Amino acid sequence: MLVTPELLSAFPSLKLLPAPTLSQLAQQASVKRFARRGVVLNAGEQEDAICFLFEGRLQGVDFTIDGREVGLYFVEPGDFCGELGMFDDGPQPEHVIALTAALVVFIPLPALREVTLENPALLQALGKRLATRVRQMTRQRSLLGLPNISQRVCCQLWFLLSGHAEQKQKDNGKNGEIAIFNPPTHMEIAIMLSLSRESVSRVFQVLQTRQIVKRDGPGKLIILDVDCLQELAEGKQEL
Amino acid sequence: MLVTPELLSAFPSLKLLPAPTLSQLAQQASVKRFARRGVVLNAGEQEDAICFLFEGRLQGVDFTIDGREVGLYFVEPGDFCGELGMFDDGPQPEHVIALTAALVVFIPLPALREVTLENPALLQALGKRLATRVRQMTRQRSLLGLPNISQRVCCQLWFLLSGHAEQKQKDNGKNGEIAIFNPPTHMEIAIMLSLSRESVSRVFQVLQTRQIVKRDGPGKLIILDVDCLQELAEGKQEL
DNA sequence: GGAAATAAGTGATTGGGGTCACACGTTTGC
DNA sequence: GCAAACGTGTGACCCCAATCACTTATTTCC
Repeated sequence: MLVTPELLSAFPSLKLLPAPTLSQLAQQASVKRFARRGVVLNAGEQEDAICFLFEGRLQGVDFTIDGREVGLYFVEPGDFCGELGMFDDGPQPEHVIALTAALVVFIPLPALREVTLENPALLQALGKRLATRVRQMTRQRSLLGLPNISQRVCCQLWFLLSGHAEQKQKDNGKNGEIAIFNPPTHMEIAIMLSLSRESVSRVFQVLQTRQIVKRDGPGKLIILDVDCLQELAEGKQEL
Repeated sequence: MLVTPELLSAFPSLKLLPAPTLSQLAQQASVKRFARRGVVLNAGEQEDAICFLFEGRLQGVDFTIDGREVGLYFVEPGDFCGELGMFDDGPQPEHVIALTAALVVFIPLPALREVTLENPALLQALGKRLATRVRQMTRQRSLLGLPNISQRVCCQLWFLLSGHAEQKQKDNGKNGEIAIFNPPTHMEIAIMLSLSRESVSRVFQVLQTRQIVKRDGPGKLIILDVDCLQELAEGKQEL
């Protein structure tokens, strides 16, 4: 499949590049389709491209030494992953897999490196992305220190909510409803928080009977009582 | 206290800058002394300088919402911290405190930003540092997913060992001894791994009676059986 | 130099959450 | 369209690690 400069300019971090540069990049870029559970980037390998996600949803996952899967972060359309290789030549630290069928644009690292020489703004943008990631990881890390299980789960929900502020707002304007779209499954939440699936399920049970959250089909989790969720996340209230 | 360009050139990441630039930076930099437990950087605040550590030892720490301290990483002499502000204008995500009395050089962010315009290599160096940090955090994160406590502790020791490869090598050449210098206290390890101090203490007890590690005063932990430690860390052997 | 703070070792107790074993509904994919 | 896979709900059991409550070094600092 052919990559057009227009396609590339759909990505916020690339939009700031001049048109000729985009054309040049487009020529070297390639598009790849992934099925659900397809492996986009392999941990431990020195990947040679940055992946820009056009369609679908990706997740960075790690595997513990004993083989259990640990979810790390999500990649939404317009976002990218595999940017670590731009700064050092180390291997990709984690796997990136497709949670749904996905369309990914691969831009080779050497091409991008060349571009950054004349467009330091791009380097700055990539750095900013890394900085954001460090912040996210720090937050996520502090989550794991929480001694209380329900608080961990509520905190995670809270993060998911603030992480997708745009979506929330969009829907908020429609009918005043605050929701998490495509929420992780209980299993996914469990591995993100180093818990068992059952524990997550039990917490959700309480949250639902207490009318704090409500499932609306598989792709939508409505937050009925945002304030309460926040207080639970902050430990001001016990479940 | 006055900052000389020579002082700045003691830092690997600044050494690559031309002498006039160093002089310019030196004029705007300041030196500050911290007592043990002194706060070098505050979480949540938009710090306006990068801290280069000249002497002593710092630690990045976070506090869980319930007030417990969580150790994140260490800063050794020659290294720096607070570099996140160079890429975005967000707040410092974690506190940085002095583990021992420390001497820190503060270089204001605006001054550094100016320098990066003419020396993209510096930006690249900062980015590389961020990338390294993401890798570290990913590793540390995967640690927390381990279901077995002893494995967690052994894995952490293993990381500490590979993280200070230079020191290890140096001493290795002297008398074939492999050791961790200035090892974290049991309490510090506990908070890094979300464990209780007592559990860490008990694991250490077993490691010592099994002649796998050995304390040599407060500032040195000798690893007697590196292979065994590695196998324990990788879960190939149970404690 | 001596008091206070910090670090570390250890047993007893206990309860939270992992594990196992199911049931049940809902997608997914031949 | 139907089987297989997946996501979820729930009870019973039970073990591991947190907690508590001490003691004993070892440092730190007036």
